[in-house]
Amino acid sequence: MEQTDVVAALAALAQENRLQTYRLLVQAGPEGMPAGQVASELGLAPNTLSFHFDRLRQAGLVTVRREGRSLIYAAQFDTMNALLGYLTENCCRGVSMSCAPQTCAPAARQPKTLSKRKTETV
Amino acid sequence: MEQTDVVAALAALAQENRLQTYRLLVQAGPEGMPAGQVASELGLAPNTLSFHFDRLRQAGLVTVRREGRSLIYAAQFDTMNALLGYLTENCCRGVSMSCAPQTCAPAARQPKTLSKRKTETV
DNA sequence: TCCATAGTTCAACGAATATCGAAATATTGG
DNA sequence: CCAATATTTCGATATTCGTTGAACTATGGA
Repeated sequence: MEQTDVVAALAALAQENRLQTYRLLVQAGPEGMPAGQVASELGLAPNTLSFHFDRLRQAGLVTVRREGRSLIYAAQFDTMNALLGYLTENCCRGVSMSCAPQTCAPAARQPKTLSKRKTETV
Repeated sequence: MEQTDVVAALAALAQENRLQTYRLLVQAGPEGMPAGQVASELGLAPNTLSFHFDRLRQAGLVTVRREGRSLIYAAQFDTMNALLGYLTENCCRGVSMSCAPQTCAPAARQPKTLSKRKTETV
């Protein structure tokens, strides 16, 4: 994942309504859910939501498909995976600190005697 | 981690210069590095960088301490951990899909015969 | 004390955001 | 074809953002 795409994805999620929207779509699963339902569940004006959907879509975080009159939006899990991958990679991997499953341990080494923390967890 | 804080952290990272800054600090480790060094490595004007540091600090992603004339900025790993935790939680946990270490599997089920997913993994 | 170094604060400005109301578009049912 | 539904597109607007230049503050050395 390019840094540009990472920034785009982060920006897309860095807004309350969009984060909630995305969260809702994640809960809805790969099936997704119609825009109107998202709008009513979050109490957003349809055009406002449309604006946010666009941002999420341009960031590759969601997809759309039409189903009758409704447009069904669904979370694109791959993108979130890639984003998490980038973040954890830059947080731990390739650096002098280990990284638990998704914990990304800081390897907080005090200057004192603690040389054996759970550094070995990985 | 509150949703507000998550949004703040995401917004803080959703900018090229800040993401690079943070990345640099992560590489520098808990020791951190002086503002000036970050500025010269990224080719940013000192006041511009100061602005970005503020954002990162307000989001709890970095800390500062003075050392002589220099202000040493360091990544606050806990916050990134919390952020990753929130994202993975909302991406996988509590939802009908399992989550590999930090992979956050989409549980990509084709519309065909799969009625028994790994839904029980959680 | 005076100066250089290291960063911050301030004011300004163009660009991007988020939201709103109104109008336009696509789809289905009668 | 017409009306209703579902959503998008189009201005307009107030707000926030990122950058810049200039001035200010703090620390250490001569």
